[in-house]
Amino acid sequence: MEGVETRELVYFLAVATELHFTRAAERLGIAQPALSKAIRVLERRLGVRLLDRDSHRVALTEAGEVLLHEGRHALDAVTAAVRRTRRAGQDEPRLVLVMKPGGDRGLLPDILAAYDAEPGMPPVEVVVTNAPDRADRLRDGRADLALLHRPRDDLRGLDAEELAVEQQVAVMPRHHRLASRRSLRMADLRGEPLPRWVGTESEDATGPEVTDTAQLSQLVALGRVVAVLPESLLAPLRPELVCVPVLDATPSTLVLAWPEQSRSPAVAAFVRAATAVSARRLGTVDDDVARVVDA
Amino acid sequence: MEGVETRELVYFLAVATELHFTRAAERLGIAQPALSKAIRVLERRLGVRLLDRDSHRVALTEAGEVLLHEGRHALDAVTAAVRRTRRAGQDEPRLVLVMKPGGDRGLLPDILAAYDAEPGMPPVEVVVTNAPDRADRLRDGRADLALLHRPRDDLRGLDAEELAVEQQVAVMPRHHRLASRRSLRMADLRGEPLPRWVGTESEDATGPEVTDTAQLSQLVALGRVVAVLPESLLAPLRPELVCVPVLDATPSTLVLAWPEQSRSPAVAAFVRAATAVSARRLGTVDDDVARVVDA
DNA sequence: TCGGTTGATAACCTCCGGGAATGGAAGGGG
DNA sequence: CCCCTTCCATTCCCGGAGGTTATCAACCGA
Repeated sequence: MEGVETRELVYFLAVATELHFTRAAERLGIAQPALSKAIRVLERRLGVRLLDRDSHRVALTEAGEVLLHEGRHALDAVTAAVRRTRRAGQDEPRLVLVMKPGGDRGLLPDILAAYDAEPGMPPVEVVVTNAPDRADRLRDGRADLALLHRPRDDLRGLDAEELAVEQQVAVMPRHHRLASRRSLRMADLRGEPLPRWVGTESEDATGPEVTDTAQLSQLVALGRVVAVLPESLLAPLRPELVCVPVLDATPSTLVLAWPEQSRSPAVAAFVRAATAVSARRLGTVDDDVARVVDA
Repeated sequence: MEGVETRELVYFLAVATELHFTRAAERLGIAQPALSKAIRVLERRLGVRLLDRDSHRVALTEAGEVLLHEGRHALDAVTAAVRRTRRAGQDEPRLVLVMKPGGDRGLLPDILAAYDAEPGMPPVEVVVTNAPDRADRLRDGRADLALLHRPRDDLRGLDAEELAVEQQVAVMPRHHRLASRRSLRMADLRGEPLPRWVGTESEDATGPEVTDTAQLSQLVALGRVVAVLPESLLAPLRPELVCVPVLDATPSTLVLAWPEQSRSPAVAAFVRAATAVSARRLGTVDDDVARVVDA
């Protein structure tokens, strides 16, 4: 009656994403008949048809659609449990923190110092990556903490503490027609080519693809795009570029995120350290923003 | 290398909670040697010792502690996936909403009316229960929506929309020494017996256990306890009782919650209906609170 | 020291997951 | 129009994982 095995979920997800039994089977490293049988058993156990399949077409039913999403989450949870258990028991424990380059707004050194001040805490391993799956690394147990940005990153399934809010600025070459403005509104940027960040589907981006800030800096300097982002992301700024605050762009919030239901005292200690540092800095950061906006 | 089956997780959780192989085995309906072998296989696959066991004692290792928590969540996710898939495909779809008696502050009829106005949406089944696992029902797929109360309920793993904030009041018999006060502070209630809600571990509750509001009403009328709770929870109020606002009690927020990652259009429609009704009512509710606090 | 409790081990059985070969329905091209 | 290709389903078979019973070994308390 009850009881769906993770193996069955893996199999189903393979078929549901490929929509093709033979290809899914070879991706799984098994033969196609075994896969067909497994899916049929799964369907009978659930009492639900998951795939509509005739000889030349495989399509998800409504229930299959649901299992595709829910099953992904379930598998994430299982692999997260496995990874965290391995990490907890195997070698010397460490705390893994992921961030993207420049994504700490200069707070990280102080946070690390405050954390290291607490006795008996495992060392922190900082993973710096441009890959867009930083949040997923928390969900599937590869990391314990992440520095993320709201609203860019999807924080579902995560707990987070706000560390800093930063006004967005437009970055452009010194000679750009808007470069001398004190401030801008999004409407002023109509027609400007905006970069498309790979791995994100943005609505109004028309310009070239970019993968990291160094590349973006380069493209801005060449006058190929105008970027709207938190100022600290491009710091230190190339001399030939200028920043102009964009008043009505939704500000970017730096958050420290960790998996929900984390009971790790080390994570708790790090969060405490981070909020303490953030609170200490908050006044000055706000002043900075106010000064820029006033200007 | 990879691959932990849900069956193994179920087995481990049984042992980890019982801390006793024989009892866990019979709870699982299998023989003890099978369970021992399964755990050993699991440990070897993870490369981690989960349980320290000599002939007369079983204890969780640190890694075992982690797997106990993480594994629970993983299994919740799996069973949620199964339940939601079954519900999506089997019979005529319905939307299941859980709440506790009186936990809607009178908003639900209007919300249901607004929801029913949208065409093509599945009917709503309202489950009213005093059981303290309302939030869990969302997590494991037994329900799609829940009316919960912050900060009493644990909203981790859930998305939520705020519907109403309500000031807390102290409820007491008409002849109580504090009954004639216009307002109170928590300090005024020092020494009063506060009820202990079953299923919650409250810190400063010293009075008798209560399971529902009817019982609580009775105990208050008898002068056995003084309750601090949102006023609407006891409405309509017995004539022999009075409410006095408690100014510094953290107010209770009524929220509509649903599972994260829900992609159901029906859930989305219901949330839209609820926020619309809440917004329409918000002004008057705030006025009510203000009037009470002013008094 | 002895009996009772409890987890580990051993020997055996059963059935389920997987492989190889084959069937059969639906297109598509010549 | 026919045939060939494609792709899922069916059949038959095997090995091993998961389960059982019987037994042992260690540790407890009286």
